[in-house]
Amino acid sequence: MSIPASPRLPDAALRRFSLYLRSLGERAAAGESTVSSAELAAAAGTTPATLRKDLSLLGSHGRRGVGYDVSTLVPVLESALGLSTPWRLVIVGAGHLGRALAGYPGFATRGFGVVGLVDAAPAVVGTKVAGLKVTAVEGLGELVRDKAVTMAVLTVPARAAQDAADVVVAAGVRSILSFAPVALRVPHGVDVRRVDLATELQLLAHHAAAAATP
Amino acid sequence: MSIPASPRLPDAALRRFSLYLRSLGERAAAGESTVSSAELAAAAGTTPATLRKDLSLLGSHGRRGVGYDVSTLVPVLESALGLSTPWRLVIVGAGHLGRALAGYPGFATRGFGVVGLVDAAPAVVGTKVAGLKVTAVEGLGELVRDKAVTMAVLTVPARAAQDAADVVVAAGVRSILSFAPVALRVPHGVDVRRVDLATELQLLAHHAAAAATP
DNA sequence: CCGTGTGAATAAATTCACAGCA
DNA sequence: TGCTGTGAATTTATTCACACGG
Repeated sequence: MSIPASPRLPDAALRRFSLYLRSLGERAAAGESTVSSAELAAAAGTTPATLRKDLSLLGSHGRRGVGYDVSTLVPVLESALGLSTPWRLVIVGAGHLGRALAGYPGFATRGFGVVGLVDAAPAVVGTKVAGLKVTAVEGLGELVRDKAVTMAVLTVPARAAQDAADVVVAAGVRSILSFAPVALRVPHGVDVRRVDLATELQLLAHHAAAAATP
Repeated sequence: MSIPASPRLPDAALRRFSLYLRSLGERAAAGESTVSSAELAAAAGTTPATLRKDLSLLGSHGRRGVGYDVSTLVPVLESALGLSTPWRLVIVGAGHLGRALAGYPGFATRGFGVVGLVDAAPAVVGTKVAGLKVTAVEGLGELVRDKAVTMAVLTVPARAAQDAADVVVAAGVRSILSFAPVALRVPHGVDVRRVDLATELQLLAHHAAAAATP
């Protein structure tokens, strides 16, 4: 089998796919042609059983007694992660974080091109960051249309996040990655993913505190 | 009951605690004294049932027929998140992302103070970023000791992440937040949390692609 | 034989429904 | 009467163990 149909892939598995894919890229560059579940699992910090279960969600792509073929597996994972087509994203909020992400190599090397940087502050509009001219919020709709933007990254303060979300949704964007520590209200069909850096630190703090008082 | 003992709190619940806490802060500032599970759940983008289940993990802190007392709940959540004591963190990697995080207000306002910024490149060492002088990697151990560093944030390239982790672990840090898209090998007792920005985009890509082909 | 593929078992998280207290 | 607290049920994810094919 090799038709993925449209099964529900668990988010946890998709997260691991991303790591598998990265490790496979390194192996391909090193000239390795096959890899076993134990090797790939070790590279991804998982168990062989979990890895095999993950990959079996996409069909049978390994060879028993041998392992997985690197060049076969890569496109399967890319397809599962929706990377068959390139994605163009706009960053809303040209503060420190927004500027850093505009030049973040990890985006471009994985198929996500930053094609626009938007900010509300007149003082920032027009300046150049990472080769991109900062656009005013008013020009967002035009930008989305002209550059065929498919994703938005919100790096605005919490109080401005809902407004920013409303604007990008109105412009036709249906996938949003938000760094604001608030829940966003969006219409059905719009996918919001939240990354809260302070929350991650708080999780570490909790674990550290729990470990200290057993 | 109000003794949290040391129950295993699910990570998913802890993530929501962070949002509850933020919303409670706004309500406290607005002078509200009580809040119902429905109100707080709406602000956090979850359901009342989930919220009540979450809070019940910490004991019974609400009043039936009334709701939760804002000023009572805040310290309970802070304690659960390990925020009773301040945390001092060092950022390893003074690239764009590291510099952005050094000045990120979301850290300081939630009790995480950045006390050091470290980089391996001699050209960067000694320069000032967000009021902090960049330290050489060799000075990390001293920095951790002098400033009582309790957490490290890794914003180095993937190929340098394992080395960076080894260095901070050797310096005595036991909580690490890594932005590198690789699994880190650390000794038992060290807690690593990984935030992979490209992975989050890939999850969005997957959902968008899956929604397009039903 | 070796290593994958997968059903079954286990564990975990979410949701439900209603008892119980102010 | 209103809203919390929580056991039970459901759904979801992980782990195990072993059959199966190259």
